[in-house]
Amino acid sequence: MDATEDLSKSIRDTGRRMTRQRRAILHTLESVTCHPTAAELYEMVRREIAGISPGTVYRNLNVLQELSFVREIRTAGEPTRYDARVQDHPHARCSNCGCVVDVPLEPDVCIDEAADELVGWQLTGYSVQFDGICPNCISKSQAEKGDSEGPWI
Amino acid sequence: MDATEDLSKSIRDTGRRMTRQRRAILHTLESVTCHPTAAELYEMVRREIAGISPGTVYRNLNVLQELSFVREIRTAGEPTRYDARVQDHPHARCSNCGCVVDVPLEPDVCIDEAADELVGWQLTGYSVQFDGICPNCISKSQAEKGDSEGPWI
DNA sequence: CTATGTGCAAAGATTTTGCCCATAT
DNA sequence: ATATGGGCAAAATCTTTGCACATAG
Repeated sequence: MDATEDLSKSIRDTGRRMTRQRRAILHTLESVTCHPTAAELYEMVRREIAGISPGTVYRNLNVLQELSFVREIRTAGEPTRYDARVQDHPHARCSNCGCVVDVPLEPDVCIDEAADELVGWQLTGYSVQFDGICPNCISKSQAEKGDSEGPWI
Repeated sequence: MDATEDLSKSIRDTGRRMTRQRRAILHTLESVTCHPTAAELYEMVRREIAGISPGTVYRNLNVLQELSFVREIRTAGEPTRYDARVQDHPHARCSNCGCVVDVPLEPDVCIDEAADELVGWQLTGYSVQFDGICPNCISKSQAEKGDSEGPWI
């Protein structure tokens, strides 16, 4: 109850209100390690608040992003994904199944170097994304080898 | 004419054909340092081929991306942008005007470190994006200070 | 000649928004 | 009490796709 109270207060401090919907969206996003899309998050939250509408999820994700309670992850050819870990950290995305995982690494070195190159800019953050095939898809593709199926090109 | 011939051959080697539209799209993208959206690219190419359709631009960008002739840049809250420089390199994006510029830096150091963390993955590339305010927008906002206008929050 | 590509327009997918009612503060 | 937020549905935005015709190889 303490963490919940703290969160409500943080939200209230920004001049916004902590509603049941907003809390559920935030809690749900914080409770998963995958990085769901708005539609996926809507499906999850719907199990808690049956009547919630997709518009509310989208609206809240945008608000929560502006307030830096969540962060967007944009990947090629897929809807935006969301992350409740707002600190800059790299992601790895599987180009086969589209899953996104956190990479436990702070690439400070190159960031500092880049900052030197970007003279005149006021840098606020960065995002690093690795592309590749996840272990799961690698083993699947080995099991299926010979099959003419799947989005392999 | 040589470069054009080489390009056509590269395309033909992949089993696709080099059409007037495809060439114009590729040339246009290669000739600009900004990173246009599909819609912006459509407007540019339209000055050369009046009757080209947006669908053709989208279709070609997808094909050219699969063939690794172009690369996507996905940024929060904006349509996908395209880059004819396919080699991995960082971008910086202005969160005020949305412009995207190249950063002349190869962050190899942190990439190697990250590869060690991603055991079991088959990494194919990475993308690094810095977020901030570009010099242009900084000077504009200083000139306008006091005005209650613009997307500043 | 024929597989690939184009134009067009319709459809799809994702996200935003206006309106009116509900509710947190 | 009242400003902020939610539900709903329409709309806006971005992108893909089916079809008939055109064209590169």
